[in-house]
Amino acid sequence: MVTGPRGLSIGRIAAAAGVNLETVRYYERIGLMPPPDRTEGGHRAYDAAHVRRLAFIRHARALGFGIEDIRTLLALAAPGHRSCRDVRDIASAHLAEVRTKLAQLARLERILGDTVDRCSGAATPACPVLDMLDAPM
Amino acid sequence: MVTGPRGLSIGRIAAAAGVNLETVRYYERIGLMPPPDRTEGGHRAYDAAHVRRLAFIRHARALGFGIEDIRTLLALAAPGHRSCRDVRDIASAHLAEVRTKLAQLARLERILGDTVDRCSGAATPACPVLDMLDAPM
DNA sequence: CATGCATCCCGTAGCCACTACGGGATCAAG
DNA sequence: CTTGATCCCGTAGTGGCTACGGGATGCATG
Repeated sequence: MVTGPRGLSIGRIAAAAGVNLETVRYYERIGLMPPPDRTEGGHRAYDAAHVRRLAFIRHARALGFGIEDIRTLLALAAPGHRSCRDVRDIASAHLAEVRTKLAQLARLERILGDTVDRCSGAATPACPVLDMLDAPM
Repeated sequence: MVTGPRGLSIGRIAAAAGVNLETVRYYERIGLMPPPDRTEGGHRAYDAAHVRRLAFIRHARALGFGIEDIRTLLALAAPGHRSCRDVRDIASAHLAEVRTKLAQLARLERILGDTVDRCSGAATPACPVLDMLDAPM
């Protein structure tokens, strides 16, 4: 099994995963990405496993999982440790948080939307938005 | 017009507005709250205007406005400068952001909810959540 | 008046997940 | 061999607070 070319640069895997180059370095610093090999000159040289791991992280972040959750998910995703039950526990806890935020944001949108609708847009002092901010809620 | 008692302590106005004491100090540090009078011993002594201003800020934060927006809103709420048009511009810009976040969060909830539903909860290696995180999205 | 305890003082550092900066080294193409 | 893109590293900044700690004050008792 030949490894092929010497490995991908940090810029390449960052672009491949759709994340910032500095984010990859950050993930390495916090131990989320394992340190890759280096070229003679000290540049990082990644392999396919790194690319997969970074994609996993990126997907999990896109779903709103926090770094610590992702750390756990990565451990649970390792061969031999896969347990759907544990994964589901993390995912449903996160889902519950998402639903809470969603409800809060929807409430906020409703109040804000209603108030802005009542705004005349005139250059007058009277303003429903300011009235609401002044009044107790 | 007598000012009455010497003024409220930071702890009292914080409790009155439902914010942390340290948050009030923070607002003063960043220039959102004006520095109040002090007692001989150096403790802050607030008046009714401070209380109203803090309540305004608290309401605006509850609606998700950022600090800089609130700074502007406070200026626009000052007597003589009240302009419903300017206020509405800020509020509707914020509303647009809220709606964007709401849509993103709703999408996230849908994907996450669907995937978790397909989870058996069994102690098996096969897991829809991990499958999704591994696969390109 | 003394005591004790709650409250407040201030500066600093930490939280999350990045992002930005800057001066120098390295890489790869021509 | 030159050039221009990329990468190196450490550090600091973002938003909006929150926490900490050691000392000073305020106020209500005894």
